[in-house]
Amino acid sequence: MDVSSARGLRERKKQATRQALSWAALRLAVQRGLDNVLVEDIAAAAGVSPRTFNNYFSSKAEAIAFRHLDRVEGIAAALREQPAQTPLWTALTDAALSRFGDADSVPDSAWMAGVRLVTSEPSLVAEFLKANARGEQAVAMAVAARVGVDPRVDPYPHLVGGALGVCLRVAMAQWMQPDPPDPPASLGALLRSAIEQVAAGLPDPTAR
Amino acid sequence: MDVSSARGLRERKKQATRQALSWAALRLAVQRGLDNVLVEDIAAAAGVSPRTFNNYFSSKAEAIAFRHLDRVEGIAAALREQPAQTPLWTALTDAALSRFGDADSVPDSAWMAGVRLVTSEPSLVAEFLKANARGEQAVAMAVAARVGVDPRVDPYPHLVGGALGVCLRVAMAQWMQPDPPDPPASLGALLRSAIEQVAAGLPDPTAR
DNA sequence: GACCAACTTGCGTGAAGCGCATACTTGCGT
DNA sequence: ACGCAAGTATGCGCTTCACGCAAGTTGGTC
Repeated sequence: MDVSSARGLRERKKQATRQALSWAALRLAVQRGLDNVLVEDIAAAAGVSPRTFNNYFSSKAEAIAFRHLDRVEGIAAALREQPAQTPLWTALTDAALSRFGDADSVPDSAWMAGVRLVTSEPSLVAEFLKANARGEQAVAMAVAARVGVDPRVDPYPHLVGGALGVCLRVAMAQWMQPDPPDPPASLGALLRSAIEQVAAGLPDPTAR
Repeated sequence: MDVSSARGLRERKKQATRQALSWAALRLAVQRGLDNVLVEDIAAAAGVSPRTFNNYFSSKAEAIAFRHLDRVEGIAAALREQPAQTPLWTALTDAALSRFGDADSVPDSAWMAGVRLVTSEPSLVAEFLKANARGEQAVAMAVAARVGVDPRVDPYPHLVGGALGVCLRVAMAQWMQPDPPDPPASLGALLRSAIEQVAAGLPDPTAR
């Protein structure tokens, strides 16, 4: 049997509902603006009762930010699948790009609209950062396993996870800056460059 | 006249109210637990009407997280006061330690109780991260000014600011981990060490 | 000292968040 | 196959929030 994601119908249904709710929340919020969307609407769009919404998420913002959480946790999963002999930072880069780099299933403009929404509404910003932090945590655990270090004792894995989270945030911010260069850079390229700089210790450009 | 913080009685009163509200929010939440504190209570403790509370903060969590924001923005201010010829990462370390390093005006145990509160309640975590991010932004601007780079074009300042934010978060987490070493490390030492590692590019310890 | 802008306050409203009790599904043992 | 126990979904009701609006009040300026 498959251990990966399906331990019974129960679990699968739960995941499906969770996904349906967060997708509905995101879609509606992008369409109408966050505070023209009621929890009631989201629940209706996902085919569950309003009360059930709160069994899954404790706020609209959390539901929307879950989309990001999902992606970002994918980085940690991808990292665990990297060959063990690959250098850490190469593995991290590949893992990150596998989830945030290449042309996605979601059309780029829709994805960007979502990111723009999340970075504009203050309550969404907070939840976005929380999701990002949880992703960093997941990456930290994967790093700890990979380099064989106890994350409760040695902060190294958390620093790496956090650093990656920063790269992601900065790359995304640059990606959708109001005044893009021509041609606009791809998120993947921005992300790769950010990781490279961090892995180089962010040397003062003045001192070069 | 003093340009620093006082541009008229009005402004000073506003700052005082803001501080009073956030301090009251923190104190009450630590004492009773977050959801045993009503906005009404906080407002009363600060001597303003409940309605006024929401003129300053849009939630209890934001009011509490403002304490952290205040400190973290101090780092950026401290950075701007560092001598120009100091190497960037030295200046950053000194600036950070000036606000988070040494024995504080606040007794350590109280400060730690506050941090513990903020990291335990989910809604506070989100607001804490938002505050931290705003601090990173402020640091980024200071870095941009220092190294003479346009932060809208070059992501370097944001990466540095973000990296510092990560150091802070990780150091704080380690500082109040449930299973502290004996003797417990000081926040300053943990922070310094984290910054050193990041400035060294977080090399894989396995490959050493 | 008089005017204007900024700030505070009270009131009212719509919605959120969640505890609790109840009905329904799913998984498992027999 | 059957039925029981655990896990979920739902409905209801209550408290608290967040904020728009329209006075009243205070600080700054000429």
